[in-house]
This record gives sequence, structure tokens and C-alpha cells, in this order.
Amino acid sequence: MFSVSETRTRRRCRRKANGDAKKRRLSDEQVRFLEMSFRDERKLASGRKAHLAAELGLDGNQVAVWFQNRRARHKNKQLEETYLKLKLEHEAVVIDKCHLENEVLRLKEKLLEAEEEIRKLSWSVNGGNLGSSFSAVSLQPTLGGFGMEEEAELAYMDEYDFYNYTMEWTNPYGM
DNA sequence: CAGACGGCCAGTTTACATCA
DNA sequence: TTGATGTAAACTGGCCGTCT
Repeated sequence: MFSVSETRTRRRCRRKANGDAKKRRLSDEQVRFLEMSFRDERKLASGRKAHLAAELGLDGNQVAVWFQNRRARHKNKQLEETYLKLKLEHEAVVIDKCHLENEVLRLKEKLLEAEEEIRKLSWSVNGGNLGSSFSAVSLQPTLGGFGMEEEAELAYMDEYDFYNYTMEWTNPYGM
């Protein structure tokens, strides 16, 4: 009775005993042949392994190990490519975000200017009395439409509150 | 069902090639 | 010539499926 690990060790000792060859680099020709075979199919059926081994004068295990390592290299390369692709996409998104933030700043400035303009007009018409009709009626459509509750809320707002309120509506995340 | 075995994978070690 | 470094070949242990 042997543990899994012991069984494996015995198997490998048997394998190792077959030959005590030193580690040698495969020749260019052998590698070229293996690469061609790898392009055909990434995994080795046992018949193919024996055929390749005979063809190249290698041990079947060497062929198996080469394919294992080759699959690992292939996987690493693919991961690297995926990483680079995602990195480029991320950079593009960051630039896009930056543009959008600038656009938000620009629009905020425009909004302030518009409010200033409205206030001036209001002064000239009402003598400085900014009535509830201004905010609730004149800007309502551009803010996407308010319900009854919001309209009631708007009626009691001063300018500062109104500004904050509209910013909440147009920019709920405070960008 | 248990055990042997082979294949695969991820991680590691080892031998060799290259370069400063 | 030598030590550092990179890389390919080989090894290890774990897991899984198949066979007997």
C-alpha cells in the first residue's frame, strides 16, 4: 500500500532510471519541428507523442515536457497581451473621464453665468424681489421636469439653495 | 470501491547561454 | 575569465479521469 506521493515517486524513479542523460538544449531543427506540431495542436495524443519522439530522436517524456512548457509559455504570452490590451483601454477611459470632468466644470460655469444673468433681469423687473415664479417656472423644463413635491420645495428656496438643488439634480455624484 | 497509472497544471529547480 | 541574468528543460506535488 503506497500513498499517492510515494507511488508517483516510484514511477519517477523508474522513469529516471531509464537514462541518466544530462540536460541538453534541443537542436534548432528539433524545436522547429515541435513548434510546427504545436501549431497544429496544443495537446499531445499518445500516438503523436511517440511519433514525434521517434522522428526527432527524443524520449517520449522529453516531448511531453516540451509540450507542457510550451503551453505554459503560450499562456503567459496571452496573459501579457491581455494585460497590455486592458491597460490601453484603461488609459483611454481615464482620458475620457478627464474630458468629461472638464466638461462638467465648463457647464457649471455657464450655469453660474446664467443665474447671474437671471438675477440681474429679476432686479430690473421686480426691484430685487426674486419671486417663486422664477425658479419653478422658468427653469423647470431644462431640469427634466419636477413633480408637485419638488415644485413646492422650490417655492421656498433662496438663490443659494436653488443653486445647490440644481447641482444635485444635474450632478448627483458631486463630480 | 480501492489502488495504480497517466496526463495536465502551476510552481520550482537546474543547466546552460549570453553579456557586461 | 567571471559573476549576473534570462531562459529552456526537467522536476515536483496536487488533482482528475480511466482502467482493472
